[in-house]
Amino acid sequence: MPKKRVTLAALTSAAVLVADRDGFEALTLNGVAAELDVAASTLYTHIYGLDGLKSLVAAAGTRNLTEAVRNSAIGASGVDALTAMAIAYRAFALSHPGQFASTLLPPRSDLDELAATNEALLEVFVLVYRGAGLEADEARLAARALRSAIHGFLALEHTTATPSEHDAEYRYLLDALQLGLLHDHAGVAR
Amino acid sequence: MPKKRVTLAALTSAAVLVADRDGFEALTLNGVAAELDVAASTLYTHIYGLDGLKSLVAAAGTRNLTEAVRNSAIGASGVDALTAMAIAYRAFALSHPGQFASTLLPPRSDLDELAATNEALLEVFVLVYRGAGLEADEARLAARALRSAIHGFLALEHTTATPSEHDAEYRYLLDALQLGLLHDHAGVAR
DNA sequence: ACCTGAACACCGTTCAAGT
DNA sequence: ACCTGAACACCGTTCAAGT
Repeated sequence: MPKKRVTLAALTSAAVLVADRDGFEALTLNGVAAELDVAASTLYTHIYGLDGLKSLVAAAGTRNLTEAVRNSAIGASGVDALTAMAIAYRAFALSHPGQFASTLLPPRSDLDELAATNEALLEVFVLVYRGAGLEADEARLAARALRSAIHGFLALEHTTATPSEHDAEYRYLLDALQLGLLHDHAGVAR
Repeated sequence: MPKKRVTLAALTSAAVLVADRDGFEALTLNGVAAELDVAASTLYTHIYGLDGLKSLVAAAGTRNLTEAVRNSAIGASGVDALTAMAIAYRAFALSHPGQFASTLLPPRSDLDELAATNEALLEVFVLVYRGAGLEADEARLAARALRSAIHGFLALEHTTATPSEHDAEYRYLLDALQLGLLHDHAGVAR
């Protein structure tokens, strides 16, 4: 290798690797630079500092999560699809802790890319609700509600170190939400 | 003041102040030491490094959150109590962002204090569900489900910078959860 | 027992210099 | 255009020294 060449793709995958391996809070410019065998200052040619690196991981992580969730729902619809998506969501969070943690980023300035990827994830849920008969507004509310619940459960699971009865608790939450008022939502008192 | 004296209480309140003012990720030993007008190395006499400082804030934050939630439910029961608690939970998160962020800490070694404060928060929800007629196991499941949903919504709200229709979305989530299968949970298909 | 100051390793960031 | 190395400010942590 006569020359050291850093591509954005290589930078992204190296950053994702470090985040999943060492934890998102341990994601560092020097660490990623070492992974690429490059000086840390080189990264400034491609990204805007540490914040840029974190946003890069957040965008890639959200994209990967979206893909996993979307694929899990192929060939299913309604409650079955939503259950499969919730399970895939959790599996992704458990196997890619760094990428999952990057999802909880505090509000950044470059919300363009990040907001778009987040919207894409939500859209997967919206599509299922729409396919089940909910109109646009309610499908969106249901999608956000389910996403919030899933995310909150996984965030707390990620924090507490007691993975004992979490399967049953996750099922209970999803059942309690009735997967977002999908069926019989007209009969719910509210 | 002839002598500089650092108490654990002063250290805690200074750390909480910095976390809420500058953000939890900006919480720093040097920053807190400066707030106390003390050398940074002094803090090692009282706490175990930066991790200890973060755990301190997390424990204090969870305690404060628990107190706010508990107080909001005084004089109410059932759905009314749970709604008031959910609203108080959100109000605390919005007005004390640093303490709320400390709640999502990754698993630490000193889980004793932190796990106890988390348990105390959950207990408030459990008590309401028990008072509404649910038996111990189900009250605990319902409490965890509601806590997860609330937490997830607030975490996502804290991330996204669009506080437009969040009130309606929060209500929708709580309604969809039916506040944890409190009423008519026997009729839910699952 | 508590606090200090110096020291060290590490980090993010900038920038003149190389190719 | 991309990469480097030195430089700077800042941080967490340790420790001998002071009181």
